[in-house]
Amino acid sequence: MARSAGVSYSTVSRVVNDYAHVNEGTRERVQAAMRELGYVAHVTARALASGRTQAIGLLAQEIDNPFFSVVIKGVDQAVSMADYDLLLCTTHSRREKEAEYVARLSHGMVDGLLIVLPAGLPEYVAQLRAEDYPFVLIDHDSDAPGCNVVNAANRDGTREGIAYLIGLGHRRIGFITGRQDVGAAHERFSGYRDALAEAGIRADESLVVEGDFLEARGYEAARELLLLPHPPTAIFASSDAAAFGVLGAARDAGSQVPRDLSVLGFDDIIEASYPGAALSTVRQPLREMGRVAVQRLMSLLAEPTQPAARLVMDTELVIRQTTAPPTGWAARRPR
Amino acid sequence: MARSAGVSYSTVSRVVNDYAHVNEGTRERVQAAMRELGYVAHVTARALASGRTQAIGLLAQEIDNPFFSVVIKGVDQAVSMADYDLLLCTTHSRREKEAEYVARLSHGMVDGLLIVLPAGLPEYVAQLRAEDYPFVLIDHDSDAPGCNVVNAANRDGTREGIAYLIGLGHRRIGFITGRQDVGAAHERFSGYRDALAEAGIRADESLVVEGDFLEARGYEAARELLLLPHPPTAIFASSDAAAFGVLGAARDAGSQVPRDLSVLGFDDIIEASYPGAALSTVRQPLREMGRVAVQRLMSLLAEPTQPAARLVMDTELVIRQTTAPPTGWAARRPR
DNA sequence: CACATTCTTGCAAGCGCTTGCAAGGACATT
DNA sequence: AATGTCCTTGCAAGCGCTTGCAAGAATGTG
Repeated sequence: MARSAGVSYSTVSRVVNDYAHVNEGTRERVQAAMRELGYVAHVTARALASGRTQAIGLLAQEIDNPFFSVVIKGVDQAVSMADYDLLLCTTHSRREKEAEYVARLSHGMVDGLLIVLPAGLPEYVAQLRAEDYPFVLIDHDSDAPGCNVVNAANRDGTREGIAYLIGLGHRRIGFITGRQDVGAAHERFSGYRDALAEAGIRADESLVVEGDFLEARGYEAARELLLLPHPPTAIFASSDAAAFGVLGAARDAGSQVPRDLSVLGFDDIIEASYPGAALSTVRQPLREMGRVAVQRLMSLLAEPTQPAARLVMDTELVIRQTTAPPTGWAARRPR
Repeated sequence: MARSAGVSYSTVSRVVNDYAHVNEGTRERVQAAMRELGYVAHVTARALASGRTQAIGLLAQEIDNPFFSVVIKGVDQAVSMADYDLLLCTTHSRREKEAEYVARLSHGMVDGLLIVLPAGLPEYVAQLRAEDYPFVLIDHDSDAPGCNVVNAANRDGTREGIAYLIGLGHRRIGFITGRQDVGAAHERFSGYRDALAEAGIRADESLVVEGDFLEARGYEAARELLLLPHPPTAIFASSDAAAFGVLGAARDAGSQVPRDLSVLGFDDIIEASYPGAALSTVRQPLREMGRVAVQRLMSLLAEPTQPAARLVMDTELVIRQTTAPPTGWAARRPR
């Protein structure tokens, strides 16, 4: 190798790794030789010897879903800032793949792990914790004792959104849930109940319809709600995608949004801000969540045994053009 | 390790790697022990010893840009099908990062490389080729002798698009170019000239405005065109994003699309299909390009010295609602 | 039954780099 | 001038796995 600089292998290694206690002259000689020979350290060998790969793994279900892609974007940025590489693994929603990847990745492939919306957590969390392997969960809303978690304030955000609708004058507010196996879905529902309770509105079970975060189901659910004998004046969908489904159902049912029906989503995916949609929604800071998760992971990498923390990021109510006071409200309201 | 099965390390390795010449009984014993002990091979060590990492690297400029993200999606799918891992590196458009990543990745980090829209190719291509390192370029439209390339039929696709506009009756067709440092931009421009020439229409230089694929510049360019003494009746933008800029400029200038102005884009990003936009465009099969590139890479992995090939994927003209015959055309045309 | 073949399996030499240890040299201190 | 310190640098032992080689076991052949 670069022992054409007339030094031993160890010294080259020390130069490459920027060790102290290397003579300035030697260092320069080695660097010159490296440049000349175009020497590039063998990443794998280095990883094996040092035990560190300088890479972190990101485990997600999909890459193109607008939810994941924004989180990934944030992660990517932060990882590259920190001078790490990113190994991206997608499970394509195949639950069993998750534990498999975790095992592989945590065994010398990457130094730490970021898991977005874990689906098979119980299968491997004990192992990871026992080894003090650094990992951070993103958007995990179930209980996971001793895990570092980053998520949005699903409950508070939803509560704020519903409270806003109530403030506009709505009393019958439909709720389309998210996928039941996702913790965030439950949190959002709790936020809905909380807001109703705080306003002293009796919860009407017929106004709650199960959804799955997707547009198609959102459409169906909205149809059901709109066909009710006493339909809601506003509908909250647990995701923007579902909210788009609601918008479609409203259009097809001939109700004008927001005149006849207010629609509020959750997420603030990029499409929500397009002029054609202008969806009012509860913004979840996905990119920041990715970034923060990386920061947390970096901190764990430096100090693996620190106590676990749960980071809850504030949401933001984004009011666009799909929400308004219910018809007749202004008239009815004394002022 | 799993020598609790009473066999040597080599045998374990042979079982893990599915070698022939392992006694069935031994194999089962080892597998049982592995399961029991939860043995997971150390990826890095294995890579160092075998020289193969079972991972491929994907180098792109960004991840969230709709162009890249779709390609990445295709790559991701194909890679996971092939049972490889994906190491994703983003240069964030910092040109010098590219060669750096290539060097690192090709030195033991991954078995092969996919480079989307290479920007600093000359800096490392010689090295890669000298080492017979397997790599495939995606959307590289300049000449790169001896390189495996996958891209869209930028020239033919554009020609077809322009020919379609001509067929509608347009004679003055504006053209907004892409970024000049991207080969595809030149190809698309050539397609434009070809189509005009074939139809016997004299090229009018004032109808060609430089753009950069982005929406903002598309808006500006369209303004320029619309302010011309004899403005075009149709504008082709070298990307959908730019086409959206054109749409905006048309709106602000009070011209109705497609009545007063036809707009044709290139790419068919997801936004183009949204009802609010309904942009006519030349579809580039980005996902398929990603997939095909992986297949090609896998083939190179198996046989690194095979002759290089250039795969040109057909585009498809997608007609939505931003293109129509120019006003007065039907009247003027005898029928 | 002796010998040739084919299976199985262990041995040990790496893969290319990191790093603890110790030795040699330079410099400072008394 | 002798001794103590601190700098530098090389040595060599790994990191955990793969794999060519060869030996021993099992099976086949005449």
